[in-house]
This record gives sequence, structure tokens and C-alpha cells, in this order.
Amino acid sequence: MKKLQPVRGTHDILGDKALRFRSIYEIFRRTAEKYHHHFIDTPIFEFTEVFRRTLGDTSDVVSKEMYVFEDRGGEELTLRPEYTAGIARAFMSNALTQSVPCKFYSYGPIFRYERPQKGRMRQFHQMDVEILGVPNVQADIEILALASDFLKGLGIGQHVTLELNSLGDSESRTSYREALIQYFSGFKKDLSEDSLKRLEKNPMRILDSKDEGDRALIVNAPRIAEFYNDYTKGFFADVIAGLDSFGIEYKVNDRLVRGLDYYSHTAFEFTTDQLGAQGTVLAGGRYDGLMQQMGGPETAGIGWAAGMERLAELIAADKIIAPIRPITVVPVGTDSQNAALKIAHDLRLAGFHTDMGYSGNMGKRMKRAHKSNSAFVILVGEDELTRGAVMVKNLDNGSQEEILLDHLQSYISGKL
RNA sequence: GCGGGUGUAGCUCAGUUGGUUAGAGCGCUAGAUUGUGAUUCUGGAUGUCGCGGGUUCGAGCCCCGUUGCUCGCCCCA
Repeated sequence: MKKLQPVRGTHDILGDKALRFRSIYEIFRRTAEKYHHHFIDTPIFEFTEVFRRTLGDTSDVVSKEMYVFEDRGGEELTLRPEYTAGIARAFMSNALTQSVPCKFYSYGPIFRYERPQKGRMRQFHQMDVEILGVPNVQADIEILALASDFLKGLGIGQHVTLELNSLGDSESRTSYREALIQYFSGFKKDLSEDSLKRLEKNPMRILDSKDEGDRALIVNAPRIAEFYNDYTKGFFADVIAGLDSFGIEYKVNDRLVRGLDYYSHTAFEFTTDQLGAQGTVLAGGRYDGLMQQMGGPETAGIGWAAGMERLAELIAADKIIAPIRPITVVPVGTDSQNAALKIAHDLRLAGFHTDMGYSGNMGKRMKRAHKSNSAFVILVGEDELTRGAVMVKNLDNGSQEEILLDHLQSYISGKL
């Protein structure tokens, strides 16, 4: 082993970070299940085609961020760079098109070959929810409510704002796109280099450019709302009315654009100003055209994904689940080792979290027990054993008492 | 892919205009206390100064390259 370091952009998750991840996942799971979403776990790699077809060849994700490899059988595979395409594939592979609506939640690693930064890694973790087969606004409203409940459950509702937009149906979007191209083409010499490329590939992206020169032009650019047809207008109004009736706060941002090709209608992002350049903590939208793009039947879809690493930086201390306080069983001498092991085993069978003080002198074992956050140490010594008892020490107040083995479990459960 | 900052002990960091054996605190460890932790006291070990080359009588310090980390851009959770 030459390098004992993790691959760039990957991290080990342990200690406090592991606790945060577990806490967040637990709250996510409970919230998603309250909305009766079902757990789904799809492979972390798929045929490259699954992502290439759905995300669009020109998207940055496909063109420069995917971990693509060929396996020994010569198949072109890709580590998933996002959730939706894989779930959509699973939806069709398992013939669930016959069982709509389907509501899913999932959690796991996502891979993108990017330059790492704060809140951005090459392997990171997302929590994802999807509703498939509900084309009307009920799905939009519920998926946003689920997001809002989740973030409030984490205690970060105050630090996060919901930005909302409608990208319209394809008719509205096509005419808006043309209007944008026409408008910006008149200012080609003033546009930044990046935006000139966007003009070719994805003109709507110009709208969230950070370049100052671009921003001056954007102020007077056509607004998407002017190009909504009646259906889009009504749809968006209904989503907003739903949020109002739920008391969910939002900010309409008509410059909000989604990176991936398959979005339509509702698009949203929950952002924070506390994470530097990576402000988006949860984002998603409606993707009614996706299934068809993959060669399946027309199926409506909407969902979002939340970034675990980013949320872990924001989570309130009181939402982090307390580390478990075990009981540590310490044999006093080698003679009592077997008896101690048996006592620990019995405690575990009775449901107690139990650890062993394996080695070292008494001082060392006590120290380790203390460090492991133990509530009690059970000292198993020859003297006590002859009386059918053990010494139980409370590590919080230092008191200790000799307890008959027969009474051990009831004694401890009374004190925990 | 582009641009900036940075790298000394497990952690947080000192280290003079380049000058012998590279330091502190925390943590770790041994003992005081061979059946008792979080307090105290006394000892101990921390290290390829990221890596490779160069300049120099001499480099942790200067120069070049490289790599990791980090911040920003692109893009995104």
C-alpha cells in the first residue's frame, strides 16, 4: 500500500459525522414513511445508457462528471450520478407501470467526478423521494410538504428558504427558449464566455449566471411567466395555492433553472446562506417526460433529492441522536473472565447494550469504560462471585453497590 | 476543466534575516495507586518538517516541479 489515504473527494464517515448521518437519515425515513412512501434500493451502477439518455448528452453531468467504466464483460457501466434515472429504470424493469401511483424513498451514495469543495464531494450521499404516476398538482404539493416537514424536523427550517419556479410544459418552455435566444443573441459581444456557450446549449442557464456583465443583461431579459400557456399558468397557481393553504413559505424565483434536461413545470430548491458557494440543500422538480425519453409509457413523475453532507453541516445539535450508553462488564482477574463473558451475554439477550473490558489493568479498563460513554461498570471478581454477586459501579456519580446476579437486570433497568 | 490559498507530532499550532541535537498545549503512554474512571503529581514516546529535484559550506525556511487539502469559477445535493 503506497497511499493510505482515501481517494480524492471521498471521506470516511465515523464518530460525530456518523451520528449526524444516522440522525438525519432517521428523521428522513420517518417523514417519508408518514407520507406513505416505500423504501426502494437500486444498484449504485447502471448501464451508462440509462443516465446518458435521461440526463442529456450536453449536460455537464454526462459530459464531464460521470464515473464511467467498462466491466470485465465489456459492458459500459456508470456509477450513479443521481437517483431519478435509476429509479425510473427500476420502475419499468419491475413492470410497475401497471401499479401507479408509486411513492418511493431511498438513500445512498452518489458519484460525480468534480473538483471537491466545501459541501461537494466525488462520493456523497443523497436522500431521495419520488412520486410516479400522479400528473396533477396534488403530487407537487405533497412532495413539497414532505420536503418542508423533513427540513423542519431537522430543526433547520429557519436557515433555509424554498425557491420555487415553473418551467412550464414543453410548449411554454419552447417558446420561452426561443425568446431568450433572440434576446441574448442581440448582446453576443457583451455576454461572458460561459454564457455564450450556454446560449448554444441551454439558454435558460444564462439566467443564473454570476457574471456581472451577464446580470446587467438578465435584468431586462424576457420573463418565463410571460410565456406560460393557460394550462401551465393554472397548474402553477394551484401549486402555490396548495402551499399557501399548508402554510409553507416560499419565494417565487423565475430565474431558477434546473440542471438536468428532463424537468418540466414545478422546479424548486431549498437553499441556505450558511454553506459558502454550495447553497442548495434539497432540490427537485417535475419530470413528466422522463419515462418516455427512456422508452417507456408516458408517466408523470416528481421528486427531490437532499444532500446528506450539506445537511449534516446545518443540523441542530439537539437533533443529533444521543450516543448509546452501554454497560461495560469488567472481569477483575483472568479467573473471572468466563463468568464475565457469560454475564455480558445474558445482559445482551435481555436487551442491554453491553461491552466488555477486554484487557489491561483495572485502571485502564475503567478508563476505557468511561471513554466509551458507559453508564455502569459491572466488576466481576472472585470474592463477589462466591456470594453469587457482582459489583455495580455507576460511572456518573461514582457510587457502587454489590448486587446479587439474580437481581442484576432489574437493578440496572431501574437505574437506566 | 480553470484560478487563488495552504501542507511541521494523532489534533490545534509556534519555529528569528537560511545556522548545531525541530518546539508548546491537548491527546497517548508508564508509574504514584498489583480490585476502580472523569481530579492531582512525576516520568516517557511523539516527526521521512507532504513528496522529488535545485540553490547554498549549511534548507522546516529560498527556487522549480509534483501531490494532498482548501476556497472560488463551471456545474450541482
